[in-house]
Amino acid sequence: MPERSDFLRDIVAADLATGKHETVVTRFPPEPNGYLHIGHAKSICLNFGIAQEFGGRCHLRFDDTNPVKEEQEYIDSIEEDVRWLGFDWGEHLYYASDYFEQLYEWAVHLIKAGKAYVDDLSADEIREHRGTLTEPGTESPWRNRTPEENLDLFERMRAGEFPDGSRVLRARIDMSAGNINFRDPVMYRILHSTHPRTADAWCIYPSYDFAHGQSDAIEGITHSICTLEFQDHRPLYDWFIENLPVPSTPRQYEFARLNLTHTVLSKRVLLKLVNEGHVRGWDDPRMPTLSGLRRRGFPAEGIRDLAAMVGVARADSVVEIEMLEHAVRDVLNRTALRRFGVIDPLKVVIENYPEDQVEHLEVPNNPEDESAGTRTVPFSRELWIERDDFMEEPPAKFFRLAPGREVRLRSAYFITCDRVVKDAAGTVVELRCTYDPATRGGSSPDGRKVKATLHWLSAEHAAPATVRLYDHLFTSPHPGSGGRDLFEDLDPDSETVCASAFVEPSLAEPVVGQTVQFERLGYFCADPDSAPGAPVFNRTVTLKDTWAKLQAAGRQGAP
RNA sequence: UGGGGCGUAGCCAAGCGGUAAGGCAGCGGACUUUGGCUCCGCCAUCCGUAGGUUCGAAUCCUACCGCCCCAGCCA
Repeated sequence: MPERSDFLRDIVAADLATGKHETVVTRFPPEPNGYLHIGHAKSICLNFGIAQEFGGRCHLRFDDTNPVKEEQEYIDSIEEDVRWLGFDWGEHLYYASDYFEQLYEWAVHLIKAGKAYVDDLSADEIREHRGTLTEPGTESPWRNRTPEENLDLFERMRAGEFPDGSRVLRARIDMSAGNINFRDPVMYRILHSTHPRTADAWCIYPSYDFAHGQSDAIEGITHSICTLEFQDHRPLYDWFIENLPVPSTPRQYEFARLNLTHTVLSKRVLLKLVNEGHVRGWDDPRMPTLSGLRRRGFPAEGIRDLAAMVGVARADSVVEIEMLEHAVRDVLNRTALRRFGVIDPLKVVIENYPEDQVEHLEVPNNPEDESAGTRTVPFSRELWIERDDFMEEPPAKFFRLAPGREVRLRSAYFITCDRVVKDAAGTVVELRCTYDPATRGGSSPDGRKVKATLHWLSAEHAAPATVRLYDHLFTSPHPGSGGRDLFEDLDPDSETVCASAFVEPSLAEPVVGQTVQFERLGYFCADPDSAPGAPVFNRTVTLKDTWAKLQAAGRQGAP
């Protein structure tokens, strides 16, 4: 049974209830011409989700009808990403190219019925004959060839007798139709190009319109779900189904694709970002690709949750990126282990702590999940704390460390700042503090309170680390809006590398791909660039930060 | 001026003639050994606009306005 309701699930439920279909069969049909992104995730969750909820099945079908743009690398990555997202197509892995022979026979069928013809016009001439949005097209001089001649020509197209672009096979429908897709759409074009699957077996390839619906029919797809821009193609989809002896009659339904603020979900643009070196690759942690999000540390569950949250409808929409961040934090808060990491270190010396003493203090791994247990973190006389956690002249709402102030070091001791050490330039380089031995573990026997709890690291034991801080790839919520070039909106500071960070000893050799919480900072994922003794972490997302918000508001409100 | 869609809060989105769900964001508060989490409260007299039908309209009708998609031998 469906967990939620939307217009598509309503349709499926009704079709099942009336007996129109015994079982629901959907499909996710990517073209292997790029990596999957979070927009595809919405479609994957929809298609696989509906099949799951109604006890049907969902096929993975590669829509590989254009060898010029398609590559095996993309096929492999797509399979990996769909699996990672948490879905399984079982035995149902298909390729449109599996159906090339059948599609060819159906093309012949239409030629024999006088419903398709070989056109000798050039691409430019075809465009000129197509007319415009408000003016009807004009018929090609080759439109009335006999079936015999068309058959001969089509066979010779297949045999490789003609160069690319010299001829096409077109459906013979209506050059004056308001729907431009009916103005004799191209069914086959000549492409002497090696296909990742069929190699050089073919030099003519079916168009999307001639392949998609029939592929659905062959596989017994009941509900062929696609995005809004294909609405105009539906009558053509139906026309081929009605005019061909196909084994089933699938129906097409459209929904609004996912858009997110501060990002772009267009394979064309993503490919350009990669090719022009604006990012380091398809899996750059700033990319909205599934491989990028994975490398960044986003859990698959969070992405599925987002899909559920935004729902499915037919109105164009742009979802605020904050909703994704919420979904991700929600999952990570429950599941991520807590660790200490200091990104911008400031030295603290505890003057009344014995020179060579080391204590191993017990710290909870996840206060949200007691079963996660505890770990031990070394504590000593010299520590690192976060530079942002100290201010020499604290404003009213700042309640972290300041001269004369007492704060708690998480799971350790209360410390009080006695003295500030500066260098010649006046920069604070060290804090001299004292600790209260009675507060071991982080609470005072006399019940006295502190207003802040800081994370910390024993300087002697801390492991050096590189931390990469990420921000949205685009500064504008709507990149390219107002007539700007998209690329002008790229944030040059979307990645900040902090090479002098420290992490606790347990993270010196982290599990690559695992996302942990650096307490009070955010979630961080160990990157494959990590080397033994030189861990690299990607900031997945910050924790919500009330203090940062107050500061930002203060800056804005200042006179 | 052709064809196809869509307009409910800052952003998503329920609602299907009986008097506006939920989530995100925001605001206020409680709690707190993460300024996190959690919890509580606030946040559309109104559903693109204008008419009409009805005892009753976001839901039905009419007109208008706005936005999106289509003129690849891409998908």
